[in-house]
Amino acid sequence: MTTADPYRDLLKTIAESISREFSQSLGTDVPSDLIVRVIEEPPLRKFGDLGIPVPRLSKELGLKFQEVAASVEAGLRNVNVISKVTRVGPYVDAFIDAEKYASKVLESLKELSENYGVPRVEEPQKIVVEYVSANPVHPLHIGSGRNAAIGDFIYRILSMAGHNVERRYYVDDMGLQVAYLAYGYLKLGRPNPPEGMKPDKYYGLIYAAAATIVDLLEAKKKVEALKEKGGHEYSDALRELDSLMGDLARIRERIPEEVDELIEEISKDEDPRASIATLMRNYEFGNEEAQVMREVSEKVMEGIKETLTRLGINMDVWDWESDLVREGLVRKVLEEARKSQYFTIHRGVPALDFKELLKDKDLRRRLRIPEGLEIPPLILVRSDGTTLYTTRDIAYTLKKFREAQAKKVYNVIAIEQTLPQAQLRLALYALGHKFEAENTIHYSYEMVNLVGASMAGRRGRYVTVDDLLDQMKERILDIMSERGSRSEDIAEKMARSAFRYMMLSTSPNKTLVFDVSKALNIRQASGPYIQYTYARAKAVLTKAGGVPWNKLEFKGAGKGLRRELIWLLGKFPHVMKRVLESLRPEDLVAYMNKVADTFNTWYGAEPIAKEVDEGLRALKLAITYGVSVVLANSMKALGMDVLERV
RNA sequence: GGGCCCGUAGCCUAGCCAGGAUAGGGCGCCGGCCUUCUAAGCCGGUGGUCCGGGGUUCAAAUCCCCGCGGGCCCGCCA
Repeated sequence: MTTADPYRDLLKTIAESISREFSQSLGTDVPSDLIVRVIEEPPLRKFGDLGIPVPRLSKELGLKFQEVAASVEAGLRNVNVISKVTRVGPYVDAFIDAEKYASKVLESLKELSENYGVPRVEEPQKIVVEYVSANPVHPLHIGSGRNAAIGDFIYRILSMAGHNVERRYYVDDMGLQVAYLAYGYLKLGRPNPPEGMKPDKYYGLIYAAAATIVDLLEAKKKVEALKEKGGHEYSDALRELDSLMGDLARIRERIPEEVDELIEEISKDEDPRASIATLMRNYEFGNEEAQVMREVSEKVMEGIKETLTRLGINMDVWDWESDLVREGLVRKVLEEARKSQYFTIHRGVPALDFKELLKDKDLRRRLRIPEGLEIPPLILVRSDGTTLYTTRDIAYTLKKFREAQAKKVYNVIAIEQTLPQAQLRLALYALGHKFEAENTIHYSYEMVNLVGASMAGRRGRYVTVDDLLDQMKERILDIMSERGSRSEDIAEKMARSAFRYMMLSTSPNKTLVFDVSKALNIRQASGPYIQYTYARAKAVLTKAGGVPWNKLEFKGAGKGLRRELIWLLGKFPHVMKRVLESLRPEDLVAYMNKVADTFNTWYGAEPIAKEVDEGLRALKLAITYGVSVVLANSMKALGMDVLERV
């Protein structure tokens, strides 16, 4: 009989055997789950393949060390696939019979072939993943790139496991930022991008210019007002002005005419901020002339979509925020809110106050409201009658659940939005949408910063995904040229895979300090390294004409790195299952690296296809095949391109 | 001021939630290996006050307390 998960089965068999031993010799009932939990892998292979720290069990069970050690040892000896059991200090260690275990792993691999390790959920669900959702005011920068890579990974692994996943991008075209862009766009007479420049790049510069000029004019006034007064307030204002001038100068280098014209035009405006607020108000209330916000957003989105396509990311649905308003969904939310017992007038404007709700500790837990996080009332409507982002997000969340008939909604959103996301869940609950409140999951990730500076879209300070992909591609093409195998298409795919690898290799809850020169260093522990290793394994298999499964002999399976590789291959289904549950891409990346490293070392150490012994050759090819399958499936889950040749 | 996250070699990072063996990797740097299956590779060398101080424990990178350093949030922005 073959198994879908050799490693897990091994742990279960061992745990059950030990559990039986406990009840037989000590009359103690020990659940095998508990034993599975304490089984660990020794830091060095020479200690064994698996080990059990006896004190952990004896403490937990309240039994004497010697008794526990003896039972564990006896239990392990009764397992057929274990060849040796030793006692080292507080540990009982077990060695796996590599030949027997290899037969289990390779049989499973043979039967499941390409599907080996792909997790299958028992109850597929309809799930929505909302990701990227970058504001349509500038190109995707590496921060949104991190979001894109993470969101797409979630989509891919959930889909692989059998869930029905819908990908959505929320276009926030009603926000203040689009209003700034539209303001600048109008002042320049609705210009089109110059020949050859992507719209997102061009309008991103206009957005930054407009925002910076507005801030700069205000900073100037402030400096003048403080001139008489002097002191540190004055010098602070001066420094602020200086920094804005620096930013504007940098933007001006890119679009000098536009910047000059904007300075002139915006200076004529008595109150630019009021004009921008008017634009927003008109847009929300359906005034035709404010459609310029939609117009310019659409242009920027063209560029963003192009970048996403380059990254290999496709969305199922593009949701326009303004459509929610047109459809009356936002109004409906406001009506519900007014009827809610949590409705209040906070500083003169409509709001939801969660004070009472938050007293319920159990609710806090169910809605995953971070411990100790203070939640101020959620203001729903500005004093000029326009709504706020989170208000519209309530409507949007309900729409996502309703349209997709979703059981769960993942929002991939930066960690800085923890508070509004918590308010969103509370608001859903307060409005009576308990199911939606409990099943809206904020998948947060940390910021991406640049080596020297912080990123700021408003100031035009960012590294774009496009530029980074271009540079990575250049670097890859250089290497290809050296090797005499230049291919634009493959280079493009390697570049985007390298990008995804980079974004997924560190834990999402760790700040990423981004360094372009490091991102371009394509060696070990990189996307290309994995793709290269995979192609290498495939090349061996192709030359050998596939795996001669009928010739397969297991007797060489215990030697050196072959043993190690079989061990790793056996673990793959277990690793995938864990990654599916935790949604932590970095664990899969680490596993993938380990497999690639071990395979490459082995590849250098002994011949595979050229092995003369027939049975051993078949074994080696089967292992190589296993490596190709686990690397391919890992890459698929991570959204990397699986290339047969590089 | 309050809250959340992070701190492991020159740099990046795993391990921390569920304490257990000599803290795993990678980059960089130095030296070697292309007439054998893809050298984007392999082999060897180099490098650690696990931020600091206490505590709990047979055992602490891991748990607790007090600090220090960095990031983020605490807006009628998103």
